[in-house]
Amino acid sequence: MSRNYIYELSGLEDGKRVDIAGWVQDIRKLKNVAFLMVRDNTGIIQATLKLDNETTKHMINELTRESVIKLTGILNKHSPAKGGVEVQTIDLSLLNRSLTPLPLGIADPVEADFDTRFNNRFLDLRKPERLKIFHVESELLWGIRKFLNSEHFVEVHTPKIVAAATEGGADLFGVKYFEKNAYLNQSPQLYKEMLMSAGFDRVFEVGPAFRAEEHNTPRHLNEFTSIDIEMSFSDHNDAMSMLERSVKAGIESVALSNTFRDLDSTEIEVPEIPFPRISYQKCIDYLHKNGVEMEFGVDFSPEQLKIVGEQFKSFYFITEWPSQVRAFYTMPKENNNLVTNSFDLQYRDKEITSGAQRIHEVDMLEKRLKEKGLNPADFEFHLKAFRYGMPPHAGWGLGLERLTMILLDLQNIREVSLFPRDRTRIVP
RNA sequence: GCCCCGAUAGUGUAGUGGCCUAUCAUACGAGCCUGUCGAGCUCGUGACACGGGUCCAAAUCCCGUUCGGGGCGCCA
Repeated sequence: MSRNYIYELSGLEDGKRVDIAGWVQDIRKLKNVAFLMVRDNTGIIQATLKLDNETTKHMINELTRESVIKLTGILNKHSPAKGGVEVQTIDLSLLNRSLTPLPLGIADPVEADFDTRFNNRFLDLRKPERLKIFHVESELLWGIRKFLNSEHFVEVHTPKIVAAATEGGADLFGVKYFEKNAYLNQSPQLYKEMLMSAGFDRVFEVGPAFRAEEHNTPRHLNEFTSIDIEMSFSDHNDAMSMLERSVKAGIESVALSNTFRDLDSTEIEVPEIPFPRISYQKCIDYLHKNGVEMEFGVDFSPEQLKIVGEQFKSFYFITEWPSQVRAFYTMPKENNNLVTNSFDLQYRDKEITSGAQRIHEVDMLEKRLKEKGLNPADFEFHLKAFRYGMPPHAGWGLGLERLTMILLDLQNIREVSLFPRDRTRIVP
């Protein structure tokens, strides 16, 4: 089926014969002429249709909004239509008729509720502003992938079905695995580290992470996409540098892309690097200075994070987190065991990435496991990799949805998930 | 898991005990209009989440259920 994409029509010459295909977003029927607003994934254009015979009249009466059509016509670049470009229809064929009324309107001025939108997500996604979100996300990821590739990272795929509670902390979803009980992995952390022992030097993975947490917030999903890296012979500073350059590369890729075509393009601001660093302790000091209570050794509340974030206009790192709030594998700071060589990447009050230098000495790792109330025996498959030559290493995990959300200034993470999995939704 | 709030046509809403035979917009259907562009105009179809209770009378008050929203907590 040869066809012209709608966004390219304005670049073609007047009077040219064109074939377009897409959805009929709106139909305006007058006595002798009808106007169809035809949309494909690149844009929308008006097609005119002379109602000068019974066949055409009948066809127009049969047409419904959101039906799929194909039409051949002559490009008119001197049209009184908005944008000055329209197509004079010569031949119209209905490829698939839509039922009426629609469960949610595409062209209607009334916006549907969240629940209605996600119950009819395939329709909701037909709106150009929704489609745009996923184009941006794709472009962002391509930018990061290309950058990591240029830094000699190998893209890997680790198992999502795992045997044991991997890290403590987050709850896992259980699955039946033949005669055994298994779980959906909450992060590729342990596998990435084993690959450091395996000599991969630098790996990254883009994949789903599952968290069986009963949270109900605009910034959590129970299944989200995590971009994870791990790098050998590196510390937390190397990892932070790699992170800020990855984020910049991703955003640059969005800014330079032609993703938007003729859709409304958003102002994408490429951030300056290096991002500012502020230690956990300095954040507490800042809160105290502003009359807000906060004790050492706990995570920030959303309210506290909002205050901390006021100091920065975009991305910044919070470093040196206390070991109480970090995972067992996080490397303690030399000369100060209360804090760790760890960091979070924040955007104002939102956490996007968590990372750290990892412990590479097995004795220390076992000690930390016990301190966290975990049983080293459960981690034997993992600890083994540390006994035969594990290089020092560091890494991070970045929430793709969260980064996209920030870039587009969206208020709910579900907007950035095609089919979000939250506390109650598993369909569609 | 805790607290707060909500559920009315396909969609989004108004309606705080009788004036509800339920408002408005949009969608949908029929028609009018020689070019619309948030088209316009006329007519029409279409709804009180479910179960129980209070009351002469319930969309409206009470209880429960289901579903949803917001905030918090939980959360490498």
